[in-house]
Amino acid sequence: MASRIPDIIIGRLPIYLRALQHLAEQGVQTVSSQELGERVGISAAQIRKDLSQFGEFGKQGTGYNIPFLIEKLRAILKVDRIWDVAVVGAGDIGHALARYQGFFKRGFRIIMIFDNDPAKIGKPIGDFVVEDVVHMVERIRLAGVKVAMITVPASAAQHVADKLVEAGVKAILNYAPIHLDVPPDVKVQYVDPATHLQRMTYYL
Amino acid sequence: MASRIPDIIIGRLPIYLRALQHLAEQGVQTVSSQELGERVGISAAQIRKDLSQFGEFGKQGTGYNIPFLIEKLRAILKVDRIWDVAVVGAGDIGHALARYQGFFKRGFRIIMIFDNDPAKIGKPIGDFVVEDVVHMVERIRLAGVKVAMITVPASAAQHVADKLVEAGVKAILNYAPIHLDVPPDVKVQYVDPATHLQRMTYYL
DNA sequence: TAGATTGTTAATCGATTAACAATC
DNA sequence: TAGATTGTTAATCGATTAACAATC
Repeated sequence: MASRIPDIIIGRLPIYLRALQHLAEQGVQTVSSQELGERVGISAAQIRKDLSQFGEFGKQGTGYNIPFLIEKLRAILKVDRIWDVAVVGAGDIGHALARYQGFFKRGFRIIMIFDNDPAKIGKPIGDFVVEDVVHMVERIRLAGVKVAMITVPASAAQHVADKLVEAGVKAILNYAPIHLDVPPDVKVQYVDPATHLQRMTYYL
Repeated sequence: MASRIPDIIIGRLPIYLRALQHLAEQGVQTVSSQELGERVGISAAQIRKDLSQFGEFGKQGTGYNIPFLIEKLRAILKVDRIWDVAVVGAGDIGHALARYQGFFKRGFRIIMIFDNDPAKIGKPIGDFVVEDVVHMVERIRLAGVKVAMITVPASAAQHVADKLVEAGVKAILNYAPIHLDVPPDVKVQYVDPATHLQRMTYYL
């Protein structure tokens, strides 16, 4: 069964999960692959194939029980727990992330935010106080934080990534517009609005 | 040649472009597919294959002339011009986007920002004043804006998207954690930090 | 010329879709 | 039982890689 799951399938699971949680909040109990597919823009066959990699979660004739499938997907994605997250960079984006209320129910909790600007260090953002980045490696390692977000300028991002790796971080959400070079056991996801926009202008 | 280019190739071009512009800023004149590949985490063969869809941009023995390739990619992606962009939602993320200085050199310029909150309407953000969303469709249509970013809560995002489509927008960068249903000629890109993070926790 | 690197072909690999027996 | 929908197989489709002749 779950021998070696392609990354492209893993990438779709959070999308299914998000749609399922949305349905659950509306009190819907059951969904077919057809209905779910229409809601996320993915074919019903693909959804069934993806889910079948991990078990038999549906029932012929009725579809998928939503609370049950949510539970399964949360376990598969390891978000049936809360991950502590560190934010590096207390600019506008770091600010927005630190104040965002939507993480907790999706499995994450920001617990620290760092910057190197003396004008920002010590200032409150959301429920935190901005900490000096010189203490970052020590703080992250001691707290056992495995997940971090980089919101520093591109020129500093690789250096920050190196420090995060040194501190034991294994998953990085990178908002700096630059590719990060990290060891193979460290995952990186990229968010860059200009890159996303440029992907669409081709079709205009 | 450029008959029907797969979307997955179009998606890599902005990554190449970003790395090339970075190299150009450092004064580098030439790059091989090998070197570029190492910088973006993509195989050299793939880069050559991707670029060859659009023309012969390289030179055997030396590689690619960076300014020349930048020019070509900007033309292909249609970012050899400046696209006006509308932001809908003047919360933390809309705020961060409106103040971000990095768009212009990548082909974009935010020119308006909307909200429905009377407490926000009329207030300045960056170089703009927040406008009432009731004037959005008219303003966007008159200005001929084709590109927009949605930073409203999930509950309002589909309604906003419908209005943007009505106003003639063809490319939407959606920060709301929900799938948008739009006509086939409208492109959507999704940015949702929790979804991106959940894509990585599987491997932890 | 010798060395390097492209553009492209063919082979491989992987992902998606269609279809349907199984079964709720 | 009749209708609906899953899980899975086989077929199709598409993307990536390896390799090398062409050529700067």
